[in-house]
Amino acid sequence: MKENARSTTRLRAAQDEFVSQWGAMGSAWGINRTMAQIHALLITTAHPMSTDEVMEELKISRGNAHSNLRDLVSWGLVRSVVRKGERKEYFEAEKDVWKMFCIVLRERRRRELQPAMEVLRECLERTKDLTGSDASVFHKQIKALNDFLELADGVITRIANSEKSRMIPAAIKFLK
Amino acid sequence: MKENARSTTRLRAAQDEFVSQWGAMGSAWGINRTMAQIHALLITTAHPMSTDEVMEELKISRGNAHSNLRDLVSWGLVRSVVRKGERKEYFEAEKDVWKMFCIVLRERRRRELQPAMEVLRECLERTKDLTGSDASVFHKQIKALNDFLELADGVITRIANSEKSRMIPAAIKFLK
DNA sequence: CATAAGTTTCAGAAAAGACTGAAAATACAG
DNA sequence: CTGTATTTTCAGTCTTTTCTGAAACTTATG
Repeated sequence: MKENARSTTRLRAAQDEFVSQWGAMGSAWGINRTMAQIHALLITTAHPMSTDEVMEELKISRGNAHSNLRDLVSWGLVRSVVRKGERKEYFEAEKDVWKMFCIVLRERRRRELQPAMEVLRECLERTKDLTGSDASVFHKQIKALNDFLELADGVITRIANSEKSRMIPAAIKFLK
Repeated sequence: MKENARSTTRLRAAQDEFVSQWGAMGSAWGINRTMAQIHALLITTAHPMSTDEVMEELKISRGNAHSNLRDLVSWGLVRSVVRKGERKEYFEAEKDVWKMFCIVLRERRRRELQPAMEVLRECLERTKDLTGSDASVFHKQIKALNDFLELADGVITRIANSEKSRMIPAAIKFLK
């Protein structure tokens, strides 16, 4: 039993470290710390967790746990499951790293890339018939950004809808 | 003259719109609003601008303009130029969209991906000889994340160091 | 030097963002 | 229905980030 107990402690410590560091990382990515921590917790825990377990584990309030869990669900990174015979909701994360990656790609495309492209299109439209060298510089630059983002958008969309079994080998080949 | 004046006004309006929307976008990307706005301003302005011009254009304080310009320079997205015979420093942005993209890719890799990978390596190390099913789930998941990020890191590095003339056609081909 | 032009720093103010906790709403079981 | 378990909301508070403005510093010029 002593061996097992030590193991459990060491595992806890490693997971705590992971959760906390991953949370800190979240900030750098424009993702809120708690959301990243909950995600880290869920992808590395063997069983689905209830809101109360998450609150307990991360020492956060119910409201905080609740709203970040909802956000994770709305991203599609976490789904809620109900154990039969129980009223409580449990949450489990998508654990497949490739799927996680595709979800994040699709969501960021939708939330960030698309609005940016919308802005560019509008600016293009508003300046397309202006004359003068300043206008030309502006228009050319916006056009270049727009063309690039359209290409990038296509590539991202393609990747985000690919099978892992096709893209991973392609990536490996690309590196050779 | 009337036609020209109207043109100038319309250009200003479009640029203001672009600067302001691009700034808002910055937030979504974890980049501070002012930094994104200054960047937007500089990539769409024909001539290099002084700190005072930036302050005036965006209605921000000297300290704010100064520190965000410095940050842009440290990212490599903006460089300072000195007109001969003048003491004032002027700033001009890298305008080539592919180069901008590569700079951002390299910087984000260095600032965000590398630290994340460091965390994963440490967690792997700390749990590699633990037994038990919880430990195994944890270790497997961290390993999967680590393998994926190593691959992604390789791909990103490769792309960020490629010539535009090679990658753009490759991207176009990928879409067909 | 002394002065002026320009840059940098930084303490405190303001704004934005995240969190709490408790009350309200909802869902279910008997 | 009634009571209980659970989820949701949100006003107020706390934290973090960003911004201001003025003083300190640096560098060029006569």
